[in-house]
Amino acid sequence: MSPKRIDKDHRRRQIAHAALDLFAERGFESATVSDIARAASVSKGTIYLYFDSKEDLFFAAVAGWVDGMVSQTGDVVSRDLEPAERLRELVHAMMEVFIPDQRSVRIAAAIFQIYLSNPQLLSERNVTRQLFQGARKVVVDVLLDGVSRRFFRPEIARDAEKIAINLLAYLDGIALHHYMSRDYFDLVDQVDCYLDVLVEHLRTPCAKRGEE
Amino acid sequence: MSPKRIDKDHRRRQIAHAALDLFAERGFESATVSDIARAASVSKGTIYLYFDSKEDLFFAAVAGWVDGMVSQTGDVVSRDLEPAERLRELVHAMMEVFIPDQRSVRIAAAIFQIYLSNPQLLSERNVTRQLFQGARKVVVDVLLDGVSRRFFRPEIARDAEKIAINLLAYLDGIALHHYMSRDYFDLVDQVDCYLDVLVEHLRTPCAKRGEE
Amino acid sequence: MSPKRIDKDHRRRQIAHAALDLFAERGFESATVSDIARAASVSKGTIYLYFDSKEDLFFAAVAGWVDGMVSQTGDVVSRDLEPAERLRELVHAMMEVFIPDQRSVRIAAAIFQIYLSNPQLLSERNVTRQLFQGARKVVVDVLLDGVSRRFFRPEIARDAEKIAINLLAYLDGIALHHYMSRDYFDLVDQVDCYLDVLVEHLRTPCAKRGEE
Amino acid sequence: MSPKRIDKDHRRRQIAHAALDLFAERGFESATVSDIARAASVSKGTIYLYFDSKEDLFFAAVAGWVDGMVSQTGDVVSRDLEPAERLRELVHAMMEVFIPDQRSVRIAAAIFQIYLSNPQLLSERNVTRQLFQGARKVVVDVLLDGVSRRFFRPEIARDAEKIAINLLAYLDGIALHHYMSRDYFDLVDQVDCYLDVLVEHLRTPCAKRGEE
DNA sequence: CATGAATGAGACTTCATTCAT
DNA sequence: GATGAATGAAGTCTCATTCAT
Repeated sequence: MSPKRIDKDHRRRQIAHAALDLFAERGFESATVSDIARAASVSKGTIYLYFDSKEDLFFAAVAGWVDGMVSQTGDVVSRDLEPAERLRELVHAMMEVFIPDQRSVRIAAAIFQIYLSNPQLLSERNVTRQLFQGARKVVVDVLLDGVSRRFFRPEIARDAEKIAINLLAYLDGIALHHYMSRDYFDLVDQVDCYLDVLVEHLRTPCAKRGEE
Repeated sequence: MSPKRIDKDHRRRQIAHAALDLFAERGFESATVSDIARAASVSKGTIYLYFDSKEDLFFAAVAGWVDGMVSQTGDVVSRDLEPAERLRELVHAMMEVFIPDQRSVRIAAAIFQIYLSNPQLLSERNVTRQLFQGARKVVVDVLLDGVSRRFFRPEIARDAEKIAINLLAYLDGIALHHYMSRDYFDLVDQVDCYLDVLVEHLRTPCAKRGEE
Repeated sequence: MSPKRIDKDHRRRQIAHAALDLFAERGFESATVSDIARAASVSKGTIYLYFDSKEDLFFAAVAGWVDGMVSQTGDVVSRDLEPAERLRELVHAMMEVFIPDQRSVRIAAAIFQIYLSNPQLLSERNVTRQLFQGARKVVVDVLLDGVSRRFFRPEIARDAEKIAINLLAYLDGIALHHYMSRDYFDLVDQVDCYLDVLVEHLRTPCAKRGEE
Repeated sequence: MSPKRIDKDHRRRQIAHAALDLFAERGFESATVSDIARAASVSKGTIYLYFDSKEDLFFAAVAGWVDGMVSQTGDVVSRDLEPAERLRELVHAMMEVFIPDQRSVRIAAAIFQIYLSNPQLLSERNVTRQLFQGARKVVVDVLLDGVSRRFFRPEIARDAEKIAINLLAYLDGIALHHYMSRDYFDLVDQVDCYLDVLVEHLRTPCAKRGEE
């Protein structure tokens, strides 16, 4: 009457979660289904009960990670700080998500890798779009908030999208460089330097000029 | 330096060159030694006469690419322009190297990929260090030149290294984002936006005018 | 004979029936238990409640088919036609059973296939014997009837069994060839040609000769 | 100067030959590539050096077999016998090819099997067509020869193709039945019976004598 | 030096069968 | 009795690497 019943979604997520670890650690090709099965404490066959292919599993794993990232970063901004401070907070929050164990950089690399050998997946299954858009929106919100509260120059409103894209691209870039040359520079210092330059640009310094 | 040696070196480079194309196109794991042999018009066995392993071949290929990049970008800056303009020129030159066919982004991804599955290679055979250092030096030179010619604020001298690192990280980041979301933004627009912010920071702005 | 037993038998037959379709369509090895379960609207586990193994299920399915065939062909002969006509009718009836969708040929192939990889099954579970014997008997009956009604030569009685075997072998052979070279010849034409030759042999034509 | 050079065709044939044995013994699906490799005394990988896939290997093996069959049967007819005797000789020669170890029947079954699970192969790679056509031509030749030498009735010329098809279909059918019910009848007896009927039909019977 | 045939470990995937519920 | 999740053996195929010629 009550046959073995299982929350398939839950199991899917559980396997995908274990898979993500291995994909992050070794990349898409080098992480084997056997390893993933072992890590998830299921048999190889079970994996194919929940996913069509290794590729499918990969994208499920990454999608789960993206969801987590989006929900994690979304919260940080709801503070009552000065806009520039909010921006700093946001970026630091993002860094904290990005840095530990370089997991995120590695996942990004794995994503890159699979797109590299299968370019058509870029259009078919683009998992990063959501992540990019989510993050972009958060940044743009902070910028516009700063403008509307007159802490930032009004022209910023026009360029908010561009600035957000650049900020996010920079963060990925610096994380990547840091991964590659760990010992060469201090990540936080670098990011602060970037933020200094950016905030200087955002602020209404020539407000004074305007007063002249 | 005997002709034999030259020949041998030449052959090594020739194979490495052909290999780079395939690594860039498909990534490290997906590019097969057979394909590379075919592309280089040699037999599979010959490859192992010149390289210890596929990995060895990969690093040789990338090293060749790095050399090319360094020598290419070195020339661009020898102009008599205003420092800000030199910076722009330099960055645009770098972009031109980076954009066509996303080759460089792809190579970067392949490098990343191999480090991912073999992290100890990061310290053993770090090919990017040279590239990063070379590029950094070029940027720092331009910045210091700007300072010494009083176009840039003197404090910049102190931060030149950081600024250079950030600029290069940003360029990689934006190229990567562009690869992933080709249609979403215009690469040149974004880079110009970044440069606008940066140059505004470098220049001796309100301070100067303030003194007037 | 309890209702339980009837139910159980009914369920067995129902599953076997669904299985036959898939075995006919794809052969023994390529038809999967999952597919069969789905087609029979039961769970995979249930199949193993009613059958010991896939093999067991296969033979049950084929046995059901054989039963159907035997009972189908048995009826046709009870007519009051001239013996030669009865033979033609019988053969055409058999063809009609054989032709549609090549189902029977395919089932035969599946049977063949399983015997091929498990030759000992040929003696252990020979499902075709019954079919062959049934069909043979029907043919022999018609032949003997023809002899006793003096339409066929008396010697035919002696060879009736052989002739029947040959007729049935021919029918299988021509169906098989037709399956393989569908477009090359017209099945009915061929069978008629065969029958013409056969009937010519059966009839007492040289009765006239005998008169000489 | 003389790298390991091998007659690729020869090796292909050698592997295909070993494969045929296993396909005949176990059928297409049950014969594994590993088994075939072992039987051919090569490694699994080597097989894929010479064939694109197991399927490809199968068709190569069967094609080789067909070639052998065609060339074998082609010779038998070149005798100076009476046409009816030539026909008997031909059929017996065909039987001899078909009977030993049921190899041919089994191969036929394997062919059937692969077509069953992959019907589109029937049109894409029809290996039997050549065999059928070759055999048909041989039979037709004998028949027409008999007609032109006035041993066979002139009408036979018109039906030669049909008769040939039927004869071949019959042979396959009886071989198949014999495979399934080995002990039930004597193959040669049956075939002789068939030939008796056929020859009686071919010969210029009452007609001739009637004219006398 | 160069070749390319050969290898075999190991990758992904399928599927008959079992068993806790 | 019925379920369907889980298993793991076994399948096909790939590919870096070796070695006789």
